[in-house]
Amino acid sequence: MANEKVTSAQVAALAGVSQSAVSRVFTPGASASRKTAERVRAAAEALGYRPNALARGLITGRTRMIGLIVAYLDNQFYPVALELLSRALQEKGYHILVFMAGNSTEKISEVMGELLDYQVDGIITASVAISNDLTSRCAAAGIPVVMFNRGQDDVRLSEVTSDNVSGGRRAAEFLLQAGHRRIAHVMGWQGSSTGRDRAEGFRQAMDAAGQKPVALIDGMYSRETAAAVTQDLFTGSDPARPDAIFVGNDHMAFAVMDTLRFDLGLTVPGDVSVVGYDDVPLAAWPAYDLTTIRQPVRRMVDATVDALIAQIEGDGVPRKLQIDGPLIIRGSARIG
Amino acid sequence: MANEKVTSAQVAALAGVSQSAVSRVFTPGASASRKTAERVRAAAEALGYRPNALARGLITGRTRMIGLIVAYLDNQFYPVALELLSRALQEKGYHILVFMAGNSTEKISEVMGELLDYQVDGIITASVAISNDLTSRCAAAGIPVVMFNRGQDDVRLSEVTSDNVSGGRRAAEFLLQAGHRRIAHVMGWQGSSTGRDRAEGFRQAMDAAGQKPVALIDGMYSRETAAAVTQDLFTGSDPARPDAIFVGNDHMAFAVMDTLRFDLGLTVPGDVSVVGYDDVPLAAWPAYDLTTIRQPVRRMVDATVDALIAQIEGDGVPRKLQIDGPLIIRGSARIG
DNA sequence: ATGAAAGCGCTAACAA
DNA sequence: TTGTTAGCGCTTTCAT
Repeated sequence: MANEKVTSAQVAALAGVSQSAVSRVFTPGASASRKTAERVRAAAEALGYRPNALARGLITGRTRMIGLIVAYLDNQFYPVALELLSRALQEKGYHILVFMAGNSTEKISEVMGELLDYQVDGIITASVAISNDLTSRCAAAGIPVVMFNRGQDDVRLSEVTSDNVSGGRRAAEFLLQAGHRRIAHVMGWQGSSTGRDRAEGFRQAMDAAGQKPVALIDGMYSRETAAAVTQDLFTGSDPARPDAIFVGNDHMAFAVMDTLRFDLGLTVPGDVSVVGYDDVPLAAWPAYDLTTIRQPVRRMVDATVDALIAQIEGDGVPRKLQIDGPLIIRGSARIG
Repeated sequence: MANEKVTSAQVAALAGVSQSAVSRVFTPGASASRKTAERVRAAAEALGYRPNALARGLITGRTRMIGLIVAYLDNQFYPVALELLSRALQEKGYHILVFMAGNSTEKISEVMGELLDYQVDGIITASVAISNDLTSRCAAAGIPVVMFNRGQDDVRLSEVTSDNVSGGRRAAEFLLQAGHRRIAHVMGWQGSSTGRDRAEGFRQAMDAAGQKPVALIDGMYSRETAAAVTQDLFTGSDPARPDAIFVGNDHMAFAVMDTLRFDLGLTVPGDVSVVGYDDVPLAAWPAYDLTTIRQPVRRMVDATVDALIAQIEGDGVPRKLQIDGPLIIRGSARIG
C-alpha cells in the first residue's frame, strides 16, 4: 500500500506529456492547452498526485509558510489571536509554523533561527520582543517581520498595536469620573511596550486630574503575581487601600477580582471598582462582567496579515499601525 | 544588505573543502576530521550559514515537521494542549504546522491535503474525526496519524484518550452518592467519541442505580447551546427540574453555571450541583470552583508525542491508549 | 576522511 | 503551447 511518493514524472508518463507540462498545469498562471490540462489532471487524479510543496519552495524561493512566535497561551487573548491569524493566513494560502517561546530572549532567537532554516516567507511575533541582532538577520535574509501587539523602535520592523497610551488614559479618566480618588494600577509587565504604554497613559490622566495613584505595581502579566499584589494592596491601613484598580490586562484582572471577592471578602464594584484591558471573551461572561478597554483583535489581525503579505509580495515597506478600541462598560466598575 | 542566501558551496569555497564536506559537518553522524570540521564551522560562522531545511527534507524524506489539526481554540482545553504539544515536539526537534479546521469534514480533508503537500512527518488531530478516505491517503503516504482526545475504529490510526466511559460513570456515581435523584446530563457533542462515551458511562451508572435521568440533551460542546439547554431545563414544572447536572465538558459547564446563577437566580451547589469534564485551569478559579473529571493533558500529550515519534522513527505500530484521570472534588457539587 | 557525481521533485528559461 | 535543459541546496553513494 505504501505508495509513498507520486512524482510529476510519473504523471507525465501516464498522460503522455513532458514533465514540465505537468508542472505547468499545476502552476497558477502558466500556459497549457485545454487538452493537455485535462489529460494531466486525469492522470494526476488517477495516481493521487499532488505537487511537493518543498520542492516547489526550493526553486521558487517562496514556501507560503509563515512563522508565528508566541510566548504563552494561557492568556485568552492569544488563543483568540492565534485562531484568527491562522484562519486569515489560511485564506490567503499561507500556512503557519507555530513556536512557543516563553519570554526568554535565548529561546526566541533559537526559534527564529529554526524558522529561517525552514525558509518561511515571513514572521509574526505575538507579544514578544526581538533583539537587534535577530532583526538584522531577518532583514539580511529578506524576511519581513511584523510584531503583533508589541512595539519596538526599529524601522525594519512592522508593528500592529492598539493605542495603549490612550487606552490607559481612558481607563483612568473613567475611574476618576466615577468619583474614585484612591486608584491603583496593577501594571502590565514593564518589560513590554504595552505594559509601559498603558501605565504611561494612566499616569498622564492622573496627573492631568491632579491625582496621585495609590499604588503602581508591576503585575508581570501573571495571574499569580496579580493575585499576590492585590493581597498586598489591602494589608495596609485603611486610607492606603484603593477603591479602584486599573489592571494592565484582563487576564490579571480576573485574578484581581477573584482575590478581592474570595480572599478579601470584598465586593466588586461595591467596595472596589476594577477595569481591565483587552476585552477577551471571558470578560463578557457574567461571572466577571468586566469593564475593560477593548483591543480589536480582528482588525489587528487583518492589519497584521495585510502588512505581512504586502511586504512578502514586494510592494510594501515596514509599517507601524495603531488600531484603536473602545472602552467597554460592564459591571465591574462604578459608573460616574 | 540583503544577503539573501548562503549556500554550503560558498562555505566550502571559503573553507577550502568540498561542498560535501560541509554537508557532513552539519549532518549528525557523518564523518569528518576535527580539522575540517573546525575550518568549516569557522567559515559557516563567518558567512552566517545555516543548512536549508527544505533542501534537506527534499532529499532525506524527513522534514521534522508535524501537522496539527485542531477544530477551535475557544475551549481552554485546546490552547493548553497545543502549548504542551508544541513544547514537547520542539524538545524532540520537531516543528508544528497548525491548522484550524472547525468541524467541517470538507475543511479537514482540504487541510490534510495541504499537510501532505508539505511532506510533514506525521499528523496529530486534536478532537477532530477523519474520514476513511483520508486515513487511506495518509497510510498510503506512509504518514502516521495520531488522534488526540478522540477515538475512531481504524487500526491504521493511533489514538490517545482518557477513559471517558469510566469518567462518565464516576461523575454519575458521585452525584448519586450525594443523594441526587433528579440528574440531567448536558452531553458532549454526540458526533464525537468523547461525547458519546461520557454519556454512555453516565447511563451505565444511572442504570446500575436504577435511576432515570431527568434529561439527556446534546450540548454540542458549545457555550451557547449549553446555556440555551439549561434555560429549557428549568422552564418546565418543578418536579421535572434537575437538582444536579453532569455536563459533557468544562467549557459548557461554565455556561451552565452562569445561566443557573445569573439568568435563573439559582445557587450552585445549593439549588443545583454541577459536574464538568476536563479540569481546565479555569475550573480551579474560585469564580467557578468546578467539580470535574480531570483529563490528564500532560500525560496525554506525552503519550501522543511518544506514539507519533515511535511510528515516524519506524519502530512503531498504531496504538490506542487510554489515560485515566481522577475526579476532582471542588465546590460546585454537593458532597454525599 | 574526502571529493566527484548523481539526484531528491520541482519550476523556469530557452528553443522549437 | 510544448519539450529540453538547467538548476534550487542539499545528502549520499562511490571511488579514491
